[in-house]
Amino acid sequence: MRKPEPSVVSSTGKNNKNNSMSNKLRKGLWSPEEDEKLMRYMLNNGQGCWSDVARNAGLERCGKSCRLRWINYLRPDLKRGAFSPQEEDLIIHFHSLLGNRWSQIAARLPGRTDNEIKNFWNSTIKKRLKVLSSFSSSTAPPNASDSSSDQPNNKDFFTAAGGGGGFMNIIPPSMMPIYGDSSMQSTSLINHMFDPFPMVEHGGYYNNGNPCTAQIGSSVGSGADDCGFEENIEAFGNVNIGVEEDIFVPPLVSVSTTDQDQNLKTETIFYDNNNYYSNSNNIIKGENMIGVGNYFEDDQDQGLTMGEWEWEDLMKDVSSFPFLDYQS
DNA sequence: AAGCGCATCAACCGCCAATAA
DNA sequence: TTTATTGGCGGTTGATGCGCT
Repeated sequence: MRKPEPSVVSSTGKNNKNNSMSNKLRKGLWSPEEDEKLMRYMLNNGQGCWSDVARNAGLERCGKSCRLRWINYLRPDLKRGAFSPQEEDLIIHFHSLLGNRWSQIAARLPGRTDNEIKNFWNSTIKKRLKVLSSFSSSTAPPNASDSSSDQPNNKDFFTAAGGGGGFMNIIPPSMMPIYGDSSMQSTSLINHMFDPFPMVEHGGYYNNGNPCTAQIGSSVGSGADDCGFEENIEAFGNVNIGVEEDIFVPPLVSVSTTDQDQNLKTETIFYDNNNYYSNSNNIIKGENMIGVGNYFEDDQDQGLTMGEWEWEDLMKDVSSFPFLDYQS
C-alpha cells in the first residue's frame, strides 16, 4: 500500500483552497500513531464534528480524512478478512437491486464498509462479469445493452417484478458458451447473473433454434408445472430483461434436479454442443429438472426461492428502500 | 534474482446536499 | 437569501504485494 510517509498538502496545487490550515494537513497513509490518536479520541469522546475531531485529537489531518479513516479502518465493529460466500451472495444480490449505491449495500452488510465492497466489486466481481460478458457479447440479442456496464436497471427490475411488462429472451443453447474454468468457484455469482427473474410463466422454451420469450409477471407459479422448464432443458440460455434498457445476463446456469428418490439437487451446468454438464461432470438429464437459475420449486411446493432469500422476503426488503420508487 | 504485469485496497478527489452563519 | 462549512458518497488513483516469466 501507500507509504505512510507524511506528505503535507502544499500551499500550491489543487488541494489548497485558500485555507490557511490546509498547508499543515497531512495526506497519505495513516501512521500507527495517528491511528492511535484517532482511535483513543473517538472511544473517549465519540463522534462529533469531524474537523473538531481532527483538531482535538491532535491530528494534522482534515476532518474528512479522519472520518474516512474511522469509518473504513478504525471502527471497532468492522469485520476483517475476506468476504464469505454468503456476503458475496449478498453483495451481488443487492448490487443487482441497488447498483453502485455502495453505502446502501454496506448498510446491509454488517461490519463491511462501502469502500471495501466497492473495491471488492471492482476488483473481483466486475472482472468476472467482464469474462462472462465477453463470451456473450457476440451472442447478445441486438437490443441488449452493453453488458460491461455494471449499472443495473432497477426500473426494469421493478417494472418486471411488479408484473408491468418485463420480458425475457431465451436464446438457443447452441449459443451458450462453455464454462469450465475451475477458478469460477462461486456459483452464487453465476446463479445471480443468470436469473434474477425467475418468475417465468409458461412459454420459456427454446423453439426450433429461435429465441423465444418467456413472460415475467407478478403471478408466480405455485407448482412445478408453472416453471415451464421441466423436461425442457433447452430452455436455458441468455436472459435479456428490459423495458427501456436491457440487462444482458450471461448464460451459465445452475439447475435444480431431482434424483431417483426425489431429492432436490442443485448444480451448475454448462452446455457443450450436445450435452449439458454439471459442475460435477455429470450429464444432466432434462426429465428430472424442475427449475432453473436460482429458482426452483421443491416437491413440497414450498414456494419459489431465490438463492438464500425467499422471494417475498426479498421484495419486502426491497420495498423498504425509499430511493427505489420508480413509480413516479 | 530481476523485471514485468496484474490485483488489491487505502486514501484522495470532486461533487452534491444539508445545515449553519 | 446568500455564502460558507460540513458530511457523505461514488469514482478514481497509485503504492504495494504477488505471481509469473
